[in-house]
Amino acid sequence: MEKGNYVLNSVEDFDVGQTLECGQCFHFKKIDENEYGVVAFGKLLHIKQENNFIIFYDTTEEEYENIWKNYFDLDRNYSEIKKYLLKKDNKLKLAMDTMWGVRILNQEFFEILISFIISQNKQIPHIKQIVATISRKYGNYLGKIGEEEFFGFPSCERMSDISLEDLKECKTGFRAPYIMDAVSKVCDKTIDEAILKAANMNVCLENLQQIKGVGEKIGNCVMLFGLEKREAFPIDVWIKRIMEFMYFEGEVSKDEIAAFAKKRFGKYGGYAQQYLFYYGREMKMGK
DNA sequence: ATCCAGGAGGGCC
DNA sequence: GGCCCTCATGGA
Repeated sequence: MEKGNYVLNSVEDFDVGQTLECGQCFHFKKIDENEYGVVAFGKLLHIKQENNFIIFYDTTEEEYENIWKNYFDLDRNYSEIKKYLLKKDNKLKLAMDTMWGVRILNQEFFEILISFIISQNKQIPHIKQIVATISRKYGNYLGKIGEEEFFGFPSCERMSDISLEDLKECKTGFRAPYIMDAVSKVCDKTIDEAILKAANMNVCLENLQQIKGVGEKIGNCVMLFGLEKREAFPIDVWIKRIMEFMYFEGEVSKDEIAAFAKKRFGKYGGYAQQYLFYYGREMKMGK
């Protein structure tokens, strides 16, 4: 049965390529210019942007409404967010104007948790590769675009019977025991998505840090990308360099940067972080 | 080749 | 608390 395409036009503040390539997501494959295969919520999406048109291939309106609209955060008014941030800090203008089409995806908690545990001390292409390997070996086959096959990220239950050795074969290295710990704590509800979502930032971070391999940075990434806590401000090596370059003279501690960001960017820290991270990384700022 | 990557744990003081 | 070393793997 043919499903047909679902097409949006004139969505403001949204660029598919920027949104996927800005470093928040590791589970997609570029097909062509502004054309991607994206995996989330057990589905494969073939999406393409042409100027103002966004084409969701083989997608029903129902699937769009139930999954992709929220996944791409399309219900949110980004012009209001931008206005708020610019009022707080005009220094963000260049990064924001350049990376104008970034939206913060609402990704799945468990996949984000595991993906960012993997991310530690790794470069983005390699993180994507490991996520793809784990999905290919343990996730469900979802279909292909051209010759490229796509697989869903395995559930926590599925991952609970993967051995340490098998995880290491996915090139996770010293992170393998961390992943095992995360899987067991999510499976036995020591870590519970609903409770974390409802909790405030401090409690949430404290809970996440019970997991081995989750510290302040990864905890903040999980809160921002997987728990819809948009005030979270993850500080990695890039953001540290970028913030030092833009707002300080020379090196400062991460604690100092965190306090500064909280005061300066407030409830929308996560958006500011994402514009700065993507722009600064593209510009190789401070390197 | 040496250094570094969307860091964090552990030992030491 | 802070400082230093280590962890596995690949790319520059």
